[in-house]
Amino acid sequence: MVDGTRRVVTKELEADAPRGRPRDEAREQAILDAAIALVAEIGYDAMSMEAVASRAGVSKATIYRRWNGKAELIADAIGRMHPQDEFADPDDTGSLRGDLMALISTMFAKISGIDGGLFCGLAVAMRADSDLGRLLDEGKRDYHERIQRLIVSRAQARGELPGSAEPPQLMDVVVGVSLLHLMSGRPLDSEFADYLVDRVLMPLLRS
Amino acid sequence: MVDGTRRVVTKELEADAPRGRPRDEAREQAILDAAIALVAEIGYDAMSMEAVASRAGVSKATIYRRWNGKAELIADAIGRMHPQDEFADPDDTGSLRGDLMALISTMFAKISGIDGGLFCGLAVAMRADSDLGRLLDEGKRDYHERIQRLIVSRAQARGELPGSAEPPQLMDVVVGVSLLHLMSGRPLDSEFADYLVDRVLMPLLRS
Amino acid sequence: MVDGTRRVVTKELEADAPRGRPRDEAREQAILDAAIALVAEIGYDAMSMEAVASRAGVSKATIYRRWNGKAELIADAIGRMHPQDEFADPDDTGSLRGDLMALISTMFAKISGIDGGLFCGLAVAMRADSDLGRLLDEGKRDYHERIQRLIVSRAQARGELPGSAEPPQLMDVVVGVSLLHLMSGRPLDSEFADYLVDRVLMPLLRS
Amino acid sequence: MVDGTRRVVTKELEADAPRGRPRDEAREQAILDAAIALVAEIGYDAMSMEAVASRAGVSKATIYRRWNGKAELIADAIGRMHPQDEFADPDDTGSLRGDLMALISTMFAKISGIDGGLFCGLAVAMRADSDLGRLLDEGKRDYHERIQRLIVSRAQARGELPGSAEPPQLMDVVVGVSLLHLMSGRPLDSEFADYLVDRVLMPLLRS
DNA sequence: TTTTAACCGAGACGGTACGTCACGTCTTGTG
DNA sequence: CACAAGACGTGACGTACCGTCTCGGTTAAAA
Repeated sequence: MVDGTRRVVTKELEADAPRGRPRDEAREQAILDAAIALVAEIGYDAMSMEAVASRAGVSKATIYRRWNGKAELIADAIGRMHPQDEFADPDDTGSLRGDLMALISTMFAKISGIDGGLFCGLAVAMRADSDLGRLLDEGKRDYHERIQRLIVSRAQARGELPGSAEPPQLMDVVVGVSLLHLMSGRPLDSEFADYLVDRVLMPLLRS
Repeated sequence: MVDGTRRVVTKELEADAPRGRPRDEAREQAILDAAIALVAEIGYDAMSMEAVASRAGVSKATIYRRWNGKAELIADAIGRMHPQDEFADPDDTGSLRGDLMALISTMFAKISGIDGGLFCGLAVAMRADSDLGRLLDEGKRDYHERIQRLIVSRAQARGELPGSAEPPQLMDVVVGVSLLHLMSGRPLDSEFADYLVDRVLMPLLRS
Repeated sequence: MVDGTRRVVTKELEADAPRGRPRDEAREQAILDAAIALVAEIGYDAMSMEAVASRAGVSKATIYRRWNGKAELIADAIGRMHPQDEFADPDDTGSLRGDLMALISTMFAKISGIDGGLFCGLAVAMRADSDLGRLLDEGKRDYHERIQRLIVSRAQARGELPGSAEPPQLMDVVVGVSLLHLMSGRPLDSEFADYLVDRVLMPLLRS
Repeated sequence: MVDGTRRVVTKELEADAPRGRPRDEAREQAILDAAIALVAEIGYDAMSMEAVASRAGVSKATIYRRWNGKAELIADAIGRMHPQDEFADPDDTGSLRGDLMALISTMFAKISGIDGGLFCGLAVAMRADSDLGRLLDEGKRDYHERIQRLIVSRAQARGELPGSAEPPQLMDVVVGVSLLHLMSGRPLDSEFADYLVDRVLMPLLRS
């Protein structure tokens, strides 16, 4: 997904000599954009394929030529969705706690954006495309590990952590607990961020 | 939910003098059971109200007399779902690590049962009934805290933990990280259980 | 068809005890009327089921609950169509030729009404419902024979025909030749009526 | 149609200097053959242009370069359809009745071939191309008149008919009545042939 | 020989209608 | 009144075909 390899779900011919009129790649993106926008706005099952087609300025047939159905379209759309700034390295705030808080703020903003419909759409789409979860995961895993190493090594350089620190996957903990928090109807506010940093992340790093 | 208080979503008449034929409470449970079973089997949107009615041996009108729609029915059904043995206290295995592993095994079994359709149904139902998450949460929260205190005090009695230990909500961490793990398409196997206990829970407790 | 026996194509349950909400017969007739009108106006394949539903003030599902598709609906609609005055006996004009001309005028008016779309729809519908032709035929056959006997006996009473006259099915000849005439793009005018009476019908009666 | 004049419906450029690659006439015939075959097999509206293209080994564009649409293609195809032996003179069987029976047998074979789909296609095509009926007619009319004159003169030479016989268009009667017979779901069998000859044609000739 | 313009196969495209299905409501008859 | 059965309006589904278009490639006459 991150590299050039296309998603599996997309119907592809992969003919050696591409005959006939080629598909318009711009339309593909327009459809994906429209799908993401609609799911985020009104939710997965309130979103109709006609609405996607209409917003993308495309005919329904053009959608079904590329994807086999609603769930598959959403699966692909979410799978290919990547805020462009996601993979940037975070700034050095000068302290471990500051770095962690900055990281969590970014994460909260992103998860909050995936509120409601989109998360629900993701859950449904996962049923139809069991590879989705894996693909979603693979794209982020490398980035998450890099961020974690960066923050840890900065803290070690500052003397805040011992050189032997070997913490678990912190990002998994952050995202998992935050998701659960959200599902319980509680807000991703600064109080929760403090709790996460001081009672979970710091102890794990210092263990 | 646990005690006699009915869910809010359920249409209630609460007439002073209940005239006419009274509602058959047995049918109510049959509908809820059928709904849970179907969502678990084929997923939220593949489940039709007709199918629920048919499996419950009930007419559609009888369902709509009690709930306002599909999402609300599922929300209520999931909300009322409680494996009978859930609130039992875990046995003392003789060591902190053993207690944690036993706890996680139980949790994994439960989460694995909520695979696919049911989890997806839950996500969708949450959209329609924002109280669902809170209700789901409240029921478990007390139990989770009691379990955690029990395990910690046993460990303190054994001398495995200092008396001052004041860990965060461990169960939230376990459930959250496990859910994320599952969504990434990875299995809840013993390797993951070891990772969770040795790299996350133990460090948090010992911090 | 003429008596109470219903058409075969209509989906029927014929349950002993009709349970559930009964079908609204008024809707059935409204659908048939709308279908006939639309086929006559714009032709068989320009007619859409949505248009029929809309004009009949009915939903598409209500149509498909009764008929299996477009062709079957049209087949049934045409099969049940019967101008109420069709089976009236013609007046006595005082001469055989006058009677024949009057008969042919009536016939021409009817066939002209079945112009274009309706005839075309009939042809298509016949493919889907091979009983249609037979049903259409049976309803008219008795009437046609009665008319013919009436006109012949009047002529015999006047002395215009010998008592031994035993002509073939004149109406079949009239309708068949007229249809062909119409298909060749020629009009059903008085010249053609004269030709039919003087060169075909009278010779056949006098033979 | 019979002579070299092309059908009107065919798109023609008639450019002064036809530059570029000329059209492949063989493809034209392949398309017409495929169209006729498909209409006869599965009927007008079950026949798709894609199927015609596929069977003719031709692309859709090649069809639309020559005709403006489905109805026009069918109109042209039927208009150009001419069993090669059609315009041959029938053999002398030695008697008027024998000649008529032979003629009717030939006609029945031809009409039976036009069963179902083709007739239905013809009806639909006529709607789109009102000239079709006229063209179909003109081609046959001369031949029909020649046949009739031939059979009558043979009978007169044999003394079976008086020299003054001046019958109406017998072929119209035969075709019209047979078509109606067919539409009523009755077979074109020998019994019907006898009826036609003895009760309709012979009386008309002898009148 | 090169240019040029039309033909050709393939198939993407916007549209429109198809026939199906489920939702949630309403209307019967029965208990 | 509750209840079973099932008709009903609504609206989305996914499919199929129409007639148009845009590619790359071909073919024969014109230059």
